[in-house]
Amino acid sequence: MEKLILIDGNSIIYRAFFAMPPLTNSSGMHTNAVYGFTNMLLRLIQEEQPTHMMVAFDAGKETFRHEGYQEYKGGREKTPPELSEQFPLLKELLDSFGITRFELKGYEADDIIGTVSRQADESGRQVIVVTGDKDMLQLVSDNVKVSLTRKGVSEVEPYGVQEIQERYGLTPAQIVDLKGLMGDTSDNIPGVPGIGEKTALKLLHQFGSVEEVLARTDELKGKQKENLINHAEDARMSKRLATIFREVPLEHLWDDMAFSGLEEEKAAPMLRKLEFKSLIERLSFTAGPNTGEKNANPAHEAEPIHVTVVDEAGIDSLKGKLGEIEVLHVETNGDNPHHADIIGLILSSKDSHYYISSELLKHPAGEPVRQWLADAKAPKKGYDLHRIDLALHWQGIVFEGAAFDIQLAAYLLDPTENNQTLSGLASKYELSFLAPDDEVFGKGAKYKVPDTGVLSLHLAHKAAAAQKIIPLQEQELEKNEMNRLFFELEMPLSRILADMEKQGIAVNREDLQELGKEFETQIRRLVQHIYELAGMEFNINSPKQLGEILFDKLGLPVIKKTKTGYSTDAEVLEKLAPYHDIVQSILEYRQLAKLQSTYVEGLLKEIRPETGKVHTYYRQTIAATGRLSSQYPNLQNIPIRMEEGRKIRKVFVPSEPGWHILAADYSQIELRVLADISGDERLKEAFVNDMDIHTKTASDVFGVPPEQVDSNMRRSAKAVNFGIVYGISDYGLSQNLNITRKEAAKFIDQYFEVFQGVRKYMDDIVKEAKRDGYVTTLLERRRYLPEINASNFNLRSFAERTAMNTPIQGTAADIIKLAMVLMNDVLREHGLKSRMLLQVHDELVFEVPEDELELMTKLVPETMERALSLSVPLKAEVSSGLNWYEAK
DNA sequence: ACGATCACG
DNA sequence: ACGTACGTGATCGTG
Repeated sequence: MEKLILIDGNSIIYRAFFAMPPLTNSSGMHTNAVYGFTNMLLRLIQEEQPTHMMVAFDAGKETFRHEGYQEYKGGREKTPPELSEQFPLLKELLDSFGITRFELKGYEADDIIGTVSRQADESGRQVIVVTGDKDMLQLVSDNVKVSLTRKGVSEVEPYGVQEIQERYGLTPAQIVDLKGLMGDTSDNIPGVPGIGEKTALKLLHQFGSVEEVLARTDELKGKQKENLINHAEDARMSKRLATIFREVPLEHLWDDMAFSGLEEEKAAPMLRKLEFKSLIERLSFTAGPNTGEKNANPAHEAEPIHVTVVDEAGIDSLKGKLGEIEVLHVETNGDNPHHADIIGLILSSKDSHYYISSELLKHPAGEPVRQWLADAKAPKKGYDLHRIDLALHWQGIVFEGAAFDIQLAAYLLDPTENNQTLSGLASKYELSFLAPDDEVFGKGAKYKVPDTGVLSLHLAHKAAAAQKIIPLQEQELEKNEMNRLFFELEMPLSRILADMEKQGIAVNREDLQELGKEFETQIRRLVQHIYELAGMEFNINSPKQLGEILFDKLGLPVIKKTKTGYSTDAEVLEKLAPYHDIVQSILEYRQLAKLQSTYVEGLLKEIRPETGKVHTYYRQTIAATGRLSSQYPNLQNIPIRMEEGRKIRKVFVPSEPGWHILAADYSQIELRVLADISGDERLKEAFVNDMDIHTKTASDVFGVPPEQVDSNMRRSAKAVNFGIVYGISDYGLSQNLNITRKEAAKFIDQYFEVFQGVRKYMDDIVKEAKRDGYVTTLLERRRYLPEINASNFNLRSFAERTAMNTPIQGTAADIIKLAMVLMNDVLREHGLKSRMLLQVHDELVFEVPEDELELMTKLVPETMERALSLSVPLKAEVSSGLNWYEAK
């Protein structure tokens, strides 16, 4: 049977462009949209086996639609150049695939497709139209189906007459009436004000068409009636604009569109030029000489796989095989592992996969599996063992013996990779295709666990991918000299973090609520005051409304603009304070509103009723520098700088009566690290003599004795020191100190005159990054900087600052991680009951029984200071009290 | 879903 | 001439 596929070229390439991450080949051509398009083409060809194909493009700026309505498609953003340059590539690719393409001056792709589909339909042929544009649904008939792209272009959703009826309750012909009423902002089609999709559908269900609605407005009432009467002509015009013209003068012959499959000798060179290596392999074309080595793992579609669904009766036979298990996979749902359900579990040996349902896992019959999970001598390899540990913990299941975490390895191998999922790794290592979880489960509100058959198969595929990924990662870790970083630091730390999180930190709910009431009173007072000064009520939380009040109504000077309008951030408000009393009140309101919503209400929501504690989730694979991050709640940004906010810390208390909170933080750890890695003698000397570093810097830079450094000089020096750590720029420093760029440049110059070793380090590290494409920390943690050689000044400068900052921030992160692992051993060796609870980048927080307080006060800073030996001493300062506020 | 804002190191 | 300090997460309003 003959089958024609018609593709809306413009629509698909746009969607592909925005759905795909940026991608360029080695000569710098952008190729992401073409890549997405090609992927979709290959999928379509394979799944639909078309006999005929055609891709239509828009041609020319003006179409016949502009004759009646100049604003048609007005207000559209210009096509980004990164996309424009891909059109010729796409056309060349289509030619190499032997797929006909067509464009006609004055007509849009829609009209060409409309015409060809009508002709094919009339001769009784099957047609599939592929587009991202819902308007095209009007073309549907018994012979014509329209496939709309979903989630970018990776998948399509076919619509026939029945699907449109189910989704909208309309016939295909009524789609234009829908558009006529609701309009379309992307095409600048006005529609009728106040009518969106919901209302439009209701009206069409009642009246059937735009004309009928307009003829019978007397059956409607209120604003809706008024709008329909006043905008009747808009509605008619919108309908006309949305109607696809199906009589384009085409003399296109059916035979021209014939498609008989890809020819390797034509398609392969083009794919090579684009460097679509995985696609070449997917088509089992040979890679060719210019793409280099043969790949050991050619990409196929998903491999067949067998999974044994273990039931109660099957547990016994599984028992004997537990010793052979190489990999486990535990599927959990949700973002917060402290509140996750177990969806299912896979145990994989060399050649078998066993699926265990979450019910069986918790059932008495599941005991052998639980014992295995709890057996520290049974090594576990898998993806995100930290999350698994936490999820199992809250189900009362013990997890021990973590030996290799794929996610953690992926993070070390490339901490900036944003798709560190198993599916993403399978594609990185060019393994057989692994469906992304979103596709299997759906995401957000649409998340749904499929039935056991589909679920067990998907999870088995994930475990199988894990089995293949692990040896590849082991090789790569070895090659990058990251074995110690991985096995001796990050893996042990992962377990320590899980223990800290399970322990949690107690929060005094009543005190927090009391604090909330105090804030509430002050907020109410401020709101009233602000309304009075403004002369009206408005939403102070809305930067838009606030901007209108300050700049339009009160006429204050505009200091700064954002993309979307006036800027009203604290920096701007500070400058406006002298002009009007309202500004100070707004600043105070902002501060209190933040405390109330984020720290009082937000924290209260995170207290677990059963423990009275908050259990944060430290993420070990997020920050590009090697730092941890903290979520649900974030306990690394609890206020401290302002006294009002600092009070929040009073509600963090010991979880046992008579215990204390003890906190210790590294003093100037980043500058000490800089002193070490730069080898700058002057900076080192400052730390060897334990001087006040900002005063010392000021004294050296301004050439005065330390006694003569005033507070202003010290403040400037402090800002310069920060700037140095961040990868300094004169502009950044000038912003921070509120001075001119020239003055800032002079400061920096003077600084580098004095600290010449630091200057040399900054120059060298940037050179190193340009040469290697990455920078490293003292423990060989690595961060790639692909933009370090970019021609775009902004991208390149950013990469250069990152090259300067990452070894400093990253080495500091290495050090406190070492301290945590060491501290864990020290606590055990001394048989202490004290517990490590929190890490805040350069600070560790513990809860300590009274009788251990004295020892811990010595032990903690000592341990932190000996975590790593540098050419300058590390210094940690300790303090304790009855809550976190007092431990300062 | 995304930008603006602001909390921390 | 270019136009920015480094690294995070939570909340709110808005499209």
